[in-house]
Amino acid sequence: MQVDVVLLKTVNQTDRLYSYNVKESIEPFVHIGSRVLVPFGNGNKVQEAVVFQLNDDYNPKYKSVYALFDEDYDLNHEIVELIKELKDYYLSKYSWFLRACIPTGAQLSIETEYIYENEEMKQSVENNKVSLGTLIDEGKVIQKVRYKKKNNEKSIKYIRLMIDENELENLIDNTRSNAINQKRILNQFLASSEKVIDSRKIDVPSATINSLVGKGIFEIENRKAYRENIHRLEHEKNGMSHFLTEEQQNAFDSIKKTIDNNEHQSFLLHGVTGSGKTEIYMHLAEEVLKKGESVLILVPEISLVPQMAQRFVERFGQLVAFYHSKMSSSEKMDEWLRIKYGDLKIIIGARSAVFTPIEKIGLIVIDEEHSSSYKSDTQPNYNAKHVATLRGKHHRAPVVFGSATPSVETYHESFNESMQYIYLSKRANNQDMPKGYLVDMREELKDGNKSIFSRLLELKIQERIAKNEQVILFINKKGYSSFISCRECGHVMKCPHCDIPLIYHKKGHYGECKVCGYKTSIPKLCPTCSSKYFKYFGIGTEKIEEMIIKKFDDSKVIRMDSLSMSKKNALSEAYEDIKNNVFNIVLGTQIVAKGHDFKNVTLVGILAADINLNVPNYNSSEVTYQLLTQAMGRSGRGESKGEVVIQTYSPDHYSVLAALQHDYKMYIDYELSIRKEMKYPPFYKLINIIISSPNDIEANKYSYGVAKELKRSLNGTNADIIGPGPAILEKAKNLYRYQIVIKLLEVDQSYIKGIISNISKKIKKQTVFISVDVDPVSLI
DNA sequence: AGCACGCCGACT
DNA sequence: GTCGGCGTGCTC
Repeated sequence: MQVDVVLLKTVNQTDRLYSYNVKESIEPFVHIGSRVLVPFGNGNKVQEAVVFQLNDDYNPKYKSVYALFDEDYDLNHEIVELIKELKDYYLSKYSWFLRACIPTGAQLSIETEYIYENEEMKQSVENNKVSLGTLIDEGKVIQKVRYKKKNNEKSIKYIRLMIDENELENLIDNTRSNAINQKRILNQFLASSEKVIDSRKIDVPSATINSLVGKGIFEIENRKAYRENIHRLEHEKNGMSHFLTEEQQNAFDSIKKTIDNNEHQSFLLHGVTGSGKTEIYMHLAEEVLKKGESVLILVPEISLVPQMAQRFVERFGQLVAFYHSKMSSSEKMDEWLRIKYGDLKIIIGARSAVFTPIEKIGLIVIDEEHSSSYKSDTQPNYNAKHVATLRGKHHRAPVVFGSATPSVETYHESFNESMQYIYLSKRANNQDMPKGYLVDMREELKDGNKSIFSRLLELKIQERIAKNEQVILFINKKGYSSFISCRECGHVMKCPHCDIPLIYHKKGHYGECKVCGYKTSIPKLCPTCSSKYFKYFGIGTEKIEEMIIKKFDDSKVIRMDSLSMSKKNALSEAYEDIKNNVFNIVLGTQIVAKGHDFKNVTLVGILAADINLNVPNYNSSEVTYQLLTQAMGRSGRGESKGEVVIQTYSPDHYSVLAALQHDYKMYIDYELSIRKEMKYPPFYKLINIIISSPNDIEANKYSYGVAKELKRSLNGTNADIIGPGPAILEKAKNLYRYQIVIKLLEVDQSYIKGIISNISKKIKKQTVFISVDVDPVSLI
């Protein structure tokens, strides 16, 4: 037999299939998805690989598979096919996807040691006089390979009694009376009817056990065990199921039909904030579990995993798996195995969970589907919504896209058969949508109010504090970041690697680059003009917190941003405190806008609605509309009706107006018309190409070369090629960046992708890098 | 990425 | 004549 494998660690040129012969002895155990070790390259260095194809040939020219690895961590046929498809679609590498599919803990660390006959021989290899490969072939150098998984499974020691009960009684009688420990353990076996006892339930020294093992009375067995998942233990099952409203019931019925019929169908579940989408997911999950199948639920970010999981654990108990990239590698490895073997049937996770080895999927849910975080911004650049749809097709399972503010792409797709549209117009508790007020901040300034709070917002905050109700103040971190600059000469402190302003951190008094993480202390005097008026400028979350405390008596403020919430448990503690009314003002970034259900919040204030509108990206209006709507949805989820105050400098923008009036239709119709006119998604597909180099001139030269060749090859297609030009982020991590954006029609995509991949392969210069992002959500 | 091969200039 | 520097091409 022969196999074609893909190496787990590759570079562009080696990211392809390689054929190996398979020795007869291991043939029966080799299948598609098997993990193998193969000799590779001149020194026959042992490499980790995965089997992608099988055939019956034998070719004496090929090398043989060196070893077969632990089948617990094999991939299956579905995942291998998925990787092939995704590699082609995203113009990416097999190995990027392979490593996304195999938990890191189960990947190997391989050590290769070469033993030379003598020191001279080693010297001559190092000086290139003889080739290492030749010496190995001649048997003059011995290659020693050691490999193991990066993490091991937890194993528990069990002690097995090897004699029967009569023998045991005799043995106890004949044991010396001063051998107390031996008597104790033997009596423990006598008292128990079990032949095998968990070593943790025994309290005699291991020496005692060992001596009895030596006499053949005991045998030791190591059994694999799973680590306790600390997240899972926090919640208890209460089994409560809620009744569905009529709207919810109708939605449930339509989706259930496809579950019953084993059909793949996508659904856009468009429900206003508070319409009870999660309740529908849980009712559907129940149907899937009845069929003995699993449910995959994706949420846009890690902080939302525990929340979603809590509701499912309360309903379904210990069937729920957690999966996201911040879990430890051993936790992920255990969870991965339990998912693979079907011990856990409800998988709740962030983007990366879409690759977990679920054997039978009965339903996939993409919650808050509009979120841009479903698209990975690092390699491999996949979109989890796309991957989920492929898996749903394979398993013939419905895929539900839930959102209060559906993305333009998903909404547009619902014009086709492939995406069924379901609308939930009412909040589950029948509460009205919050009433919105728009404040034009330009008018405030004209009237002499320089504060970041408009007079209306200030008044309404006072009211809530008096009534003991809660307020959420939503700010956009990007707009309020503090620069460090000189008031006299205007010098701004920038990152030396990325050429963007450093952000000031009050705690610790340092400047940080948001792109590369560069940190530096801040000089007392301006480095250009030595002025002492060299200070941070702008308003950070911390600053606003101070202003609130100063302005509002009796305010108890909690600040929620990625910095203050980065500590473990900080987020869940904050939720508890907010629910228990410890605070009356919640000041936060995006974190507060998403999915939370605080019943006592009756006012949401959006300090500056237009920040995202100024971001030079094709979807900035969409992002603004979504953020505003999500933030507004936090208001009035309890008994009393909620209110919202939106402060803005662009009171006429359609995103702001539509959000204020809860009018998705108005927003989406306008957005679609603009997208069509501008040749943007969903009407055109985008491919973003970044050419970068530490040498500005080289990066520039190559970008023109690539663009020229693209224009020549794509002449006659409908594709538009924009650029090259300096990327919006001109310099990052010491690389100068140039950008080419291609707008193309879906029908042309495979042809055009072929051309791009050929062109990018032609760049062989070591110092010029090309990165290709298919379906980018951001062109920045 | 490594590693080997090969072509060319510098040096005993 | 040979040592070593780096450019090129291949890895089943």
